[in-house]
Amino acid sequence: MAFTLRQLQYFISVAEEGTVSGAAQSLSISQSAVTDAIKELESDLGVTLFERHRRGLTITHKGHQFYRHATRILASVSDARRSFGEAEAPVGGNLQLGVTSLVAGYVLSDLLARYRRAYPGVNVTAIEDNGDYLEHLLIGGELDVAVMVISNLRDRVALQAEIFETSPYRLWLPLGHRLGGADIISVSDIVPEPLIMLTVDETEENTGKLLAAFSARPNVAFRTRSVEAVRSLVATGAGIALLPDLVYRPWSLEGDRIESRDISGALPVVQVGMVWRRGSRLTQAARDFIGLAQQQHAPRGRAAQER
Amino acid sequence: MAFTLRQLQYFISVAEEGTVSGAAQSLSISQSAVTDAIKELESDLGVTLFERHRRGLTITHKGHQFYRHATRILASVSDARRSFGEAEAPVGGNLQLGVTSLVAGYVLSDLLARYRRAYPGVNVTAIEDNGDYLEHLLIGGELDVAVMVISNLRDRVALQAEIFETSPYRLWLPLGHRLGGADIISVSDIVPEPLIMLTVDETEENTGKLLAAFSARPNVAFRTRSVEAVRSLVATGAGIALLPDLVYRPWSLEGDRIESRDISGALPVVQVGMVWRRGSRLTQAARDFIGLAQQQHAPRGRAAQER
DNA sequence: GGAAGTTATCGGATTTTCCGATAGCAGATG
DNA sequence: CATCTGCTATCGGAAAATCCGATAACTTCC
Repeated sequence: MAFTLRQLQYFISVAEEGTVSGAAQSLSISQSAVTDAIKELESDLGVTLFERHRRGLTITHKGHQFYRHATRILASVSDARRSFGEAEAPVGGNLQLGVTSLVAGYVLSDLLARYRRAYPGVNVTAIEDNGDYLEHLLIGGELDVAVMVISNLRDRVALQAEIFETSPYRLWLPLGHRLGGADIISVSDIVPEPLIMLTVDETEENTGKLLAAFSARPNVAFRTRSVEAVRSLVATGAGIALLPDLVYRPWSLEGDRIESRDISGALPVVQVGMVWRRGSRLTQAARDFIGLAQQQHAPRGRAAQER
Repeated sequence: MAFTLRQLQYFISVAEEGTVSGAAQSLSISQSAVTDAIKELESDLGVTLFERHRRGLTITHKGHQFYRHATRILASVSDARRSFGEAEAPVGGNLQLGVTSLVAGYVLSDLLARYRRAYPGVNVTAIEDNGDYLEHLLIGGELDVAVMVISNLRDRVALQAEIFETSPYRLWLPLGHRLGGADIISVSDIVPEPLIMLTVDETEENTGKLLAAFSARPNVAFRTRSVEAVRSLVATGAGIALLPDLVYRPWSLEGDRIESRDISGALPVVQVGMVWRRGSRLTQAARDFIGLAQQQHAPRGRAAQER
């Protein structure tokens, strides 16, 4: 337990700004202090969090891993602070959530845990379905809020959306793949490779568009609805995959390791966020949920100013 | 975000030891340092965490509230540390959990969240039933581990148990109750009061025994299986309740406040823990679960030594 | 009244943290 | 090619935090 909350704060800021100087400015602190903090943190963990770069620094895989924990810790701290904030007007009632399957395991679980902790009186129910159907339910008033991929939201008139996480597409490779050593990977490199396709939410559609933009037809070796299956298939060398970073984990179920790489070029990102019906009066429970989610992954700016 | 992880560590130690000196000794640190840290923490939060007492110090209600958050934060920190500990041998497989209803909402949810985070590959299923039936399933090999109240475990030959939390009984009162102002509350004070009885797990049996030890027959005004109902009934003045501290929350569903008080005298405590079949080879998933739970609420001693 | 136990307080030593300046490096620019 | 710009690493000293030891004040128990 040697590292400090302050170090975590600096680390997160650096990870998000992508540069020490930027983080220092955003924290209104000197640059050397940030450098020291990061160095101290790394030596304490015994892990290199960033790769020093000519122009800024890019986060390591382990750094990314630690980033998740760090944000979680700071969220807990924020909860603790707020817990006896202002009388905590305890709300009861119901909250009807909708969620798409990709988001369910990777985004909603944390969010829901925090929400239940903060508002234990609310009775939460959640259903999982595809995005179109969720939109239908939202418009019909049968759902309060949906957490979903909103990059391709259909009805932007009746529905209001708020992004709270954007996740870039990354390339998943088995360890030792020929592309693993390449300095730069471009889309044309991956076109001939056999591709493992996840057929959940809109990932298939997106990946198809992605490659079509380079006038390439993907060489699809497998289709599956299970992220775990994609991991196993990639790990055992059945192919490579192109998936948003938020579902990436460095190992498969059986323990085989996989690797994830950035792809050069401006590939689109997946936007995860909340959707609710525009103009409809939200219940207190829904407002609280939205507020919590907003503050989960957006508050970096404010957090910096608060200092 | 001003307080420090160190302060949290000291705070937890004081809360558990019940005295600054004891905490200082357990942390192998000077007493004044602990006093300073607590005082700093209190002034930062703007809340008094402890009531200074002639003989040690007792935790405030808000202190208790903060304690929960503090342990959660430190658990997250520990997770972050361990996350890239040693290759993280990723296990798959299944884990069959059993849980009694009281424990499900108040103990298991946190534990399960941490477990899924640490071992995302394991497929967890849980069933909720009464203690006797869980014992039956454990012996039959249909459950890997059960999380339950183990104070009155029947079969201690075939089953092995490990406590990881003990929760004292406390008295729940509506705000402004005549006993709320009393300096000391003894069992004889509460005997004539109408009692709200929770008929879940073994709480009814325990409460009965408790009062019977003072040769008193409880004056039961209500029986219910819902903790929420107990809160509402207590808050609206229908009676008082005698329940383990781990289910205490200071407000009812409707927002009415309730209060909890210590009772003088050595009342028994509820022991929550895990149970598994003695001698049977546990699966890796079960061993991991047990290890995580052990380290959730027991590591204070070790944590102190690690310093 | 004294002994033993507790927490609070204070001054000084030690350690951590921060800052500002400087050096070094890579790319952009003239 | 020289120069400028934007970035990180390093270093010494200042500032702040943390810790310690001693002491005071109080309560309980003998």
